[in-house]
Amino acid sequence: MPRFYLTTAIDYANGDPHLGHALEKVGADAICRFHRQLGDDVWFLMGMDEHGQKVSQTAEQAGLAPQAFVDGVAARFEAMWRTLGISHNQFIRTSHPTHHRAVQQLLERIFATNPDDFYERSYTGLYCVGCESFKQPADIADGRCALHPTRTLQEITERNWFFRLSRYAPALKAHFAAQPSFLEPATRRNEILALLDQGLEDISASRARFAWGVPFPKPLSDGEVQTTYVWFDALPNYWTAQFFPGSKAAWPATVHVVGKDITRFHTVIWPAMLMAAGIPLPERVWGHGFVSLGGERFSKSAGVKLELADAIARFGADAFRYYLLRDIPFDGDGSFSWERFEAVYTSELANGIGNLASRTTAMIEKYCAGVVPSGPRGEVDRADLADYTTLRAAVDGSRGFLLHEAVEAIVRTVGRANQHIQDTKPWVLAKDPAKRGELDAVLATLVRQLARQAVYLAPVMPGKAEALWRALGAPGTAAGTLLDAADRLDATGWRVTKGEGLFPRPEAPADA
RNA sequence: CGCGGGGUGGAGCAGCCUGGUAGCUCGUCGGGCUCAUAACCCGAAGGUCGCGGGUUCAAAUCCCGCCCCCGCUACCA
Repeated sequence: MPRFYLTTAIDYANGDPHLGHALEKVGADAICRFHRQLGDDVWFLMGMDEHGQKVSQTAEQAGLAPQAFVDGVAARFEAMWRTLGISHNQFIRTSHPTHHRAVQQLLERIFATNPDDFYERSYTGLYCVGCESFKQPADIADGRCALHPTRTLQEITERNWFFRLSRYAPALKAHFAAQPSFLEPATRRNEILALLDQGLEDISASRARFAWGVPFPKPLSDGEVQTTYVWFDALPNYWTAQFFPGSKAAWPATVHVVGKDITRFHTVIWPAMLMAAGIPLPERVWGHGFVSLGGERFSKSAGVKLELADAIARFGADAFRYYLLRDIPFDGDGSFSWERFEAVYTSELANGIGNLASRTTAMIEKYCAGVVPSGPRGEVDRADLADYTTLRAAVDGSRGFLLHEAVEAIVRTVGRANQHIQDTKPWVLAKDPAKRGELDAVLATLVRQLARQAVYLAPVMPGKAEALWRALGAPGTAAGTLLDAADRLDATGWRVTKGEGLFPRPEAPADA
């Protein structure tokens, strides 16, 4: 059973979950669900990045201790992921003592394996508390941080542990050359290759400014114990996860799913850390795109935002998942709009698969007393299988993770089913007893099509897929049916139930 | 400044690498059907493919220049 260990970025515990988080988690969830149905041994890790000065400041403003504050944030994230039906196996939090110990173990391993990779260095720079980082001249406008113009930059001299990242540029380049799939899609890879060509600078690995974090395991030469710099604390979560009781996270990870803004951390700093520690690298990193809101850049500060709860409330979590996966290419950028959401829901879910299920089950109830007749496989089945072959290639990693193409393949089979009904006119066949065999063949084919759609949609819309599966009277569960088995299934004898519509049409032109 | 992505009928996209009748979905209009969630099927209208120049028998597609939008530039997915 192939091992499939997928991680998403851990989310910074400084705000509540938003549309961007949801896109990544829903996408990662669909990938994991597809791989479970491909028969892989899946471990799906998500979590929270809970340290850093910004978190402790926000906690203070809220009148809470940092731990109490992040407990609350984490609870809200987890509740959102439950609402969205995310099927993660483990939820890691960097404030947990197990993570602390494992991070220190990783750092000590670097000291042991490559003692020269950490060194002390004094650094003077303009520090932005908003960014929690020293700013370069290019980032400074009118003497203030370009991102946080309301805050005052502070000139600070610090002595820190530094990591000799610069040393790893050649090894990283070699790895990219040897493993083209290490970073996909290709546009992301090209960006990083350009970065590597510019050369790398060493980065600080510890900080003196705050205590809310993991103590750096080795004091400076003057005895000061500093706090591990956020990236040396956050990135290792993918590796430290395996040390939690009950975890089956088997390093190395099969794929890190991350946003395009942090691919550089995952494909430069993180692999360099692992090389320094003598630990195998993750197999691949997938840098998905961003979602904007009605064409405008998604931004907390600019007030361009979407309440996830509103989007979910519109048509339910499954339809929201479907829309995100269908309409926003997982290898590039896309935008959310209520108009598109409405349009996609109405045409593809209500008028598409919902209506197809409705008319099919209605005919079987009417013409076959609700019991699916037997019928041979035919051209329609073959054409469907070609679409499902395309679908698998879009999700098995061979071409990356192109979830929008996967959903599109399913949509084609819905169109084919409606076309088949139109071509064969079962309501005409039903009037002629001599055409009984033809009628049975058509209806059996339609149920096979719907059953396959349920199985292949299970990773996208886990709830609705099971509802459809039940309406068909199929055995077991859609999610529990392997994709291979779906391709072969025979629905003869299933007892269908028409029931309520799967995706009711919106009543009024909705405004959210 | 640098790097990257993009500008194709009303909307959203594909095509561009490997030049040769401009394609898909939604929307609009007309028709058909009645199993179905006023759903489904067929047909039609609608585009100087950002602008200018070049190469070529032929350019959305290749080359040069320009305009506009977006992202990254090292702790916002």
